Amino acid sequence: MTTRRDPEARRQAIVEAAAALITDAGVIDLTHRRVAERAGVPLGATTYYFASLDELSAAAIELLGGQMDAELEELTDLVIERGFSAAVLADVLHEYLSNHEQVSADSALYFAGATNPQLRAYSLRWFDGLVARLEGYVGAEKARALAVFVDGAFVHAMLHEEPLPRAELEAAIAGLLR
Amino acid sequence: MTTRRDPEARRQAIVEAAAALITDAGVIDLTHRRVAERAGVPLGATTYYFASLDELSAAAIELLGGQMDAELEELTDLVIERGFSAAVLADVLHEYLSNHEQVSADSALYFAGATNPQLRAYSLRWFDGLVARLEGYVGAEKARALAVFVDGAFVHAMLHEEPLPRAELEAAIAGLLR
Amino acid sequence: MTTRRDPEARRQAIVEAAAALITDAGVIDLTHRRVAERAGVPLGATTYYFASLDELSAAAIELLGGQMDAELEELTDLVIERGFSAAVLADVLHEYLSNHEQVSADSALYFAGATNPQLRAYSLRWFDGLVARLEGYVGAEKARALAVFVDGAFVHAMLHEEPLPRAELEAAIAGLLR
Amino acid sequence: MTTRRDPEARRQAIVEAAAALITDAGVIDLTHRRVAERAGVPLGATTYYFASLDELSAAAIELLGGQMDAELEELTDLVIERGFSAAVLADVLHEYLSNHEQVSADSALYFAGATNPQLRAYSLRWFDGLVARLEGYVGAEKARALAVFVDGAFVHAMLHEEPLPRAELEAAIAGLLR
DNA sequence: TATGAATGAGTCTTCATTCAT
DNA sequence: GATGAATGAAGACTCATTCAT
Repeated sequence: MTTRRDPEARRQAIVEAAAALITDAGVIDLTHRRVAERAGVPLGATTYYFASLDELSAAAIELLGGQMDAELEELTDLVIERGFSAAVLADVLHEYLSNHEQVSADSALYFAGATNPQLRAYSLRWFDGLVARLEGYVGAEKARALAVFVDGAFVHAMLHEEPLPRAELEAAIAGLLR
Repeated sequence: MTTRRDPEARRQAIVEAAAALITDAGVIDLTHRRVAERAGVPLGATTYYFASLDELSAAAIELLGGQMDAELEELTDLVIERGFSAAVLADVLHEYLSNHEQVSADSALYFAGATNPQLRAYSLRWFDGLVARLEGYVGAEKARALAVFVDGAFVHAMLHEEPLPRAELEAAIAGLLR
Repeated sequence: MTTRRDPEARRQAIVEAAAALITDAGVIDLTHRRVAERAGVPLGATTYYFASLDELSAAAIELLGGQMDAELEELTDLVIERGFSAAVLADVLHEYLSNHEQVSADSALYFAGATNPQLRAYSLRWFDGLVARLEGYVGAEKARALAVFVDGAFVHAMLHEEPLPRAELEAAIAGLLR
Repeated sequence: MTTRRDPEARRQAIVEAAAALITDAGVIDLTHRRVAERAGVPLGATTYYFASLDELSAAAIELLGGQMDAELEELTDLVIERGFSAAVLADVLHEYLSNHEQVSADSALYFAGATNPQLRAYSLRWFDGLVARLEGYVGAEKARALAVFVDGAFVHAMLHEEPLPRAELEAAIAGLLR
């Protein structure tokens, strides 16, 4: 899986394996052995590159955090590209929420923040980033209301394994924007 | 902590300790040892009263589920009592979300459902119950939109450790109801 | 299963349940709980009637030993009744060995004696009893040889789950008697 | 007992300790702790080298099975070397049965097969191997009769802690061969 | 007399971590 | 630099036995 003599790649492979386990299981229940197996590296490598399991876990979370940021970036870029409106917001949100696998992966980190104070920063980063991106268009108050609704829709999609209908999303967003 | 020879009380104490750990840790990461220590009973008691940790865990979740139902009941009763309106909804919601301890306890179970399929039923029960109670007043579609927003506000309060301002809640709710 | 207020019957039921477990499992791996469940008595009864599990186990073995004696008695009576001869011996032995369930039950105790010195007396009792019953007809030496062969045939039937053919048994017995 | 950093030797030591416990106790009632103590290794070593107790047990049984095969091989070679006859068979059998320690070790596995279906294959292998080796000399039927008698003599020696007299063995064998 | 509550010892197993090689 | 051997702590679970009732 990883070439010998490429420590950085190996380290990366380990972190990615850990991140994959976190999003898969939806829980942060890592063990050195599971990470090693998933990454296709020997057990010793996981302890060689990371002083402790916590450190490895932190690196994996950092990776997921970056992915979440990128995700948000991408979505807001889409909105800007298509022109800001309730309809476009609903479209983009619905598209995103329809990708259950993606929602599931993102939620692992997001919900972990709900219970694990260490991870709260990541969840807040998402919320704050969303508000920051929205407030240029609608002001701080409506931006917060929208972000809250989006989070609710996110939770809803996660739990129901499918999003609210696009039309309902648009109606609600329109209501919040008025 | 518990009187000797009062099996029902002892069983109850164990379940309550487990539930407390779940809401405290926000995670369902129970161990017999932790439950025993929390309940102030010997280790053996936890295995004597529950055939497996899963069974103990299930009993604790059931307890929390009942509490969550009661919570919802109480809140909707309050709304009805005061008269259904955006202002009243915002009041009741804000009061509830201001009680961080309560929010924290409820969220443990709610968010657990996001990652643990076994617990999803509890999360859905809350959402569906809320929708059912709202739709008599506003129709199914608006009920769903409101419930989604309430969930978002719930997540928000959990993460920020304080709710959105009452006024913002009311404005958003009013928008969704229009 | 057992009437209240009949201590002797209850004691008996417990011993019988233990004996049944021993012959079923083929191993002496008793627990109070299993015996209690099998006997349909409360857990406490098993410790009330027997000071320890060893004592209960001993009582069960004693019961099985008695059954083994009765078995041997019955078989030799059959031989005497039909007239002592290689053919009759082969008939009776073959009939007995064909009853796999019976063989299986008897073997539990017999083989246990092979490895557990405490139980050796029971196994020896069977062998010695058989020799004693045979030697009036054929003398001590042939009686021993026959008993050895019978034990071999017993082991064989146990392992193969069916006896040697009747004809082979008769031929062998005839050879040993000559 | 074992050098550090010699995994193969350590693994071997653990298996041998397990096999010794099986033959000693005559029962397959292994525990990690007992094996570890017997082998002079820490508890963790027994679980490190074998994924489960069953796996460890299987390895020990395999070892004993091989020893049993070798035993049979050796005995039949002796018979062939000295020339096949009732006298030689009796000699070799008597010599073997006189070695109580050896008989005891072999019987552990053999009798275990009587009660544990998983181990039956080993017991049958012995019997079938013996028959196969004899039938070239005396035909299948007499080979089976002899093997049955040998098994009986084996059980007898095990239980009485000494074999039948050599002369009686020869007389019986001669009878079966006629 | 009879029983179920009670508990600590012991079982298998997993695993983070250390360290010899 | 890298890795697999090594180990003890901790986890879930079972149970003989004790004992209050």
